[in-house]
This record gives sequence, structure tokens and C-alpha cells, in this order.
Amino acid sequence: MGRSPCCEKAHTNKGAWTKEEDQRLVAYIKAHGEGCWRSLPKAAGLLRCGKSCRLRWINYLRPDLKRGNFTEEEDELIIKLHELLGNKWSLIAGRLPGRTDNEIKNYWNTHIKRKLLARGMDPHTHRPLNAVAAAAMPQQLRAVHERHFAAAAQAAGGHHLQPQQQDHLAALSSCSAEPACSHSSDDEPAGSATPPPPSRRHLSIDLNLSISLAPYQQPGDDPAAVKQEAASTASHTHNATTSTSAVCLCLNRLGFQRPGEGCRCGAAAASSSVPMQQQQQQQQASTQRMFRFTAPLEGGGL
DNA sequence: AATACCATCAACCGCGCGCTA
DNA sequence: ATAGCGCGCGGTTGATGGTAT
Repeated sequence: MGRSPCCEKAHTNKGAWTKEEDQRLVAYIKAHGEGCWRSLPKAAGLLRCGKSCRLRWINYLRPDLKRGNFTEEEDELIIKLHELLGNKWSLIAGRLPGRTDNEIKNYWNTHIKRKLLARGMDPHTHRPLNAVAAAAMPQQLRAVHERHFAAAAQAAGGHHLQPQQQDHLAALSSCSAEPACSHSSDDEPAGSATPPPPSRRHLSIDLNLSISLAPYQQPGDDPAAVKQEAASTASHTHNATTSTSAVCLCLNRLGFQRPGEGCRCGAAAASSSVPMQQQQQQQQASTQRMFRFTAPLEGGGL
């Protein structure tokens, strides 16, 4: 199907925003709230495209934005989340209060990429740049590595994984295919022959992730409904693998717009019978809640 | 002082997804 | 079932400021 332009481009301003435009946008959103970006420019008296207004608000004008440099903790968190999620900047941003996807994306491209390269890491794969050596990792060494990781997960408590889930989790960790753990900090050159205890290596940053079997089922859930939902969830993640196992990432403010989106969170999806106003209130509250994010594991299932 | 080069980041663009008529 | 719309996302671009020569 054809696609209509997002707005009338002939009569819109482009480029940097003026102070007056900012003030108009802020005043309008304060009065009427976010949303309806397409009609907002006209209503607010702005000669801007709706998308441009949205971007300006989200990336620059929102009152809850944290300005200033990224901390070392934020750096490490971004690296870890990128390792898990890839270039899903909005999801990563959901884990960093006050930071926007655009900001993180820019920061990644200008700072963190270089930082990882300096560590001898590939910023895309989070593996050592010497991938040939990594591929030749002896099976025994790999097994030892994975055992370390599983033990650490157990020691961390709360996550009782099936052996194959442990394998999957280990596979998610770049360490699983590395001759030596390369999650080195600046004072630890990559390629050290003896991997330090995984409990420190892998769990030094609490990502608040939980592992569970998909679909996430609450007591009292109708099994048929759960089954149906599992199918729907799989179809919008990675084209429905045959696997039923999933990594369920319980992320605070992961980026979902509605309760229940992406997964059956304990916070519960808003019922369609709930009045619109109540749903909106729930939606607002939900941004401060925990959500679960499901994605099928690589390479099949249990 | 002038110029070139580089780094940063705000903003734009195109596309995909979900919703609805 | 399908077309159209609105929104959000990720990649890219371009303006600007800083630094090196």
C-alpha cells in the first residue's frame, strides 16, 4: 500500500528549534498532555511536523530528563544491556531513567564503541576482536565456563534453571565462546588466561532480569488463553521459533506502552472492559512498575 | 589568525507495527 | 481481509563547537 507523508512538509519549519517554539510546545503539552502528535502542531500553533514535535519533547524538553555526562555505572549498564538486547535503544533507555534512546544511541556510537574497541572487544558481538581464536575454543574450556556461569546464577539465588536453560543463558553471555573472559575493565587487559570468578564478572551489575519458562503463567490463568497468548507473543518476537522456552526479562520501565504488552506481567494487563480513563491511569502507573519481556531463546527449545 | 579535521548531538528520514474502519 | 493512519524505532545526516596544524 502507498504511504502518505506524515505531515504537510511544504509549510513546516525544519532544523533547530527556537526558544519560542520550545515554549509553545511545552505549554501545550503541559495543558493537554502528550499524544495526538499529528494534530498537535496545528493545535499548538507550531509550524512543525508532528514527528518533529514528538522528538523534541521526548529527547529534549521532557521535564524528567537527566542532563549531563553518563556515569561509569551507566556505561557498564548500557554495555550489558546492549549485549543482551542489541540495538534496541528504546529498551535500553527504559532501563536508564532520565536518558533517551537517542541520547544513548549517540553515546554508544561516540563513546562506548570506542571504549569496547580499546578493550579489544567487538562492539557488535561483544566478543573479542580475535574471533578466530574464540571459535577455536576447546569444548572442555567452554563447559567449564558454562558451569561457572550456572553456579553463579544459582549462587545469586532465586533463579532455578533447567540445565538447558543454563546453556542458553551461558550462550547469551559472550563468555561462553571466549577462550578467556573478556569482560575486562580498563585495568584488566583482555585475554587474561584465568577468568575471574563469574559471580563478580557476570553479576556485578544487577540488571533485575528474571528467567522463566514462557508463557508466564499466573495462578488461576486459563491454560488455553495462556497457550494462545504464547503463540501471539512468539509471533511478534522472532518469527515464532518452535521453542517454548524464553528469556523473560523483568525490566522496570522497559519501554512497553501498555500493561501486558509483550508478556503477561504480574502487573496484569488492563482488561478491555475497564473504562478508558481507568486504563489511562493504569498505563501511567505502569511506567513505574515492573514488566516482563519475553523473547524466544536462540536455537530451539527444551 | 586561518584552515582543516574531528567529535558530538539534535534533528530528520524511512520503515515497521498495531489499531481501526 | 485489507487499506489507511498514527506512532515509535533505529539509522543517518548535518550543524556546531573544539582541537590540531
